[in-house]
Amino acid sequence: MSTPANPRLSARKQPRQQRSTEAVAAILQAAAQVLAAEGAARFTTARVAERAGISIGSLYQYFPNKAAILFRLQSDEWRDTRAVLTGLLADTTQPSSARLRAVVRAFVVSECEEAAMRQALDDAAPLYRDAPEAQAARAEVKAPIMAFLTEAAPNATTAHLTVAGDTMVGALKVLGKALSQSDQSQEEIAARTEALADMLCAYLATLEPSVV
Amino acid sequence: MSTPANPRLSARKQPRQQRSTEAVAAILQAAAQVLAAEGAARFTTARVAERAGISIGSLYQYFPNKAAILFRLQSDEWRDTRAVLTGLLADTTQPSSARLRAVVRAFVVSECEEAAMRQALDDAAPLYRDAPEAQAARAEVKAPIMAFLTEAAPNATTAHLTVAGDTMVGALKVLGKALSQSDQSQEEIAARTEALADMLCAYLATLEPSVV
DNA sequence: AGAAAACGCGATCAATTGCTCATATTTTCT
DNA sequence: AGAAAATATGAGCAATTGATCGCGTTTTCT
Repeated sequence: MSTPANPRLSARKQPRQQRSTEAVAAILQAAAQVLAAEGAARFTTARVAERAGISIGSLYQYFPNKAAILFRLQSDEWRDTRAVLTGLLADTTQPSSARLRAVVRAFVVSECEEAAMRQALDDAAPLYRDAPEAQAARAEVKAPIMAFLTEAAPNATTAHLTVAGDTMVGALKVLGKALSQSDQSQEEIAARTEALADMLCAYLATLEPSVV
Repeated sequence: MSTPANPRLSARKQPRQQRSTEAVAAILQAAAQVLAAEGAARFTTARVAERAGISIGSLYQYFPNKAAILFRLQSDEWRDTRAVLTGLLADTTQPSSARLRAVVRAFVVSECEEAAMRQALDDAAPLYRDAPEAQAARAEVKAPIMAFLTEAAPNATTAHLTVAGDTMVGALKVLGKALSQSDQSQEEIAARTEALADMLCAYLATLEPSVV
């Protein structure tokens, strides 16, 4: 309801030969570069194709439209994020507060690199946000977080757990954005990162006093 | 750096007669309606002018460009938000936790009404986000929050205070977005609102144990 | 080798959009 | 009333962009 009725985002044709596989890879790499260098507003299929060194026609053979390229980029990011989250949060040899700290640190680090590209990707979100694929992908990222919270605070209400999950995600996003703005020193970044970790740990403790 | 080099956002000409004052008001009202009904991507000056019942030429006599209309809309929102925040947070007859709860409730309520328009306004943010006026306006909204935190937790480090402010804003935004998505019952909204209030209060307590 | 499938190309179209400018109308001021 | 300032109008321009389609080339398969 916020933008053009969701276009299809699934691939138009599967690459079967080596050159086309390379073409798809080149398109994605070029897309990330264009996004980082020019911003979401100047992200055009023509520019992507040019930077990838292929023709526009070829681009449209593997992506049905512009939104599909952006979604693919975001999708890959989410896949990586999910992998990291799962790895850190499911390590039951560590107490939950330590796992939480590790997640905050990892998230801030990854958010600070390629900050321009991530910002542009967020700016372009309206183009694919409402598609069912995107909603499913978001749910998949949240899954390990909710699993962690449920395990760490089995007695909390679902409302508290849901809000805790949303808040964690929101707080991490906000902190990431704030810190990736150029004028922050390394010390400042580190201090704020630990501060957020402190906060989320404290919050976790209130959810389940016995598992601090 | 994320979009077109910041265009000027200040008014092109000040309305001096009554009809032009009315025209500006009509433009702003129409802009809000177009934004809510069509989304950021279909927000065009032509559509705004048509809905306002004036010509495009007249529109451009009072707004230098499209971004200026959007910024004005956002600016007015921020002004209201700031007023509400200041009113609730500065009421020192209440304990800080109660003030915080009141803010969370008020914010969720206001975020739920006109949710579509607010979402679209966020989507359009890249158009004006980098302008100095916008940065100044954002700082003004944060000011009462920081003042409150500083008063409520005078011994906390600045890193903690800054993060707390950012997190409060981020968490409220995220919760607002999550709750304004249609499929939430009144009970669910209320439960989550209180859950976020619980969380922020708990966090505040950790910032300054003595002032719980 | 020869056919069929896969792939590559880029000129080109249709649509949209932000915004200007010459001109006409209304209000204000003297 | 009459001049000057303010305001209103909308046709139209310049630029951009997403996407297509017919045709040429390369790879794969038999």
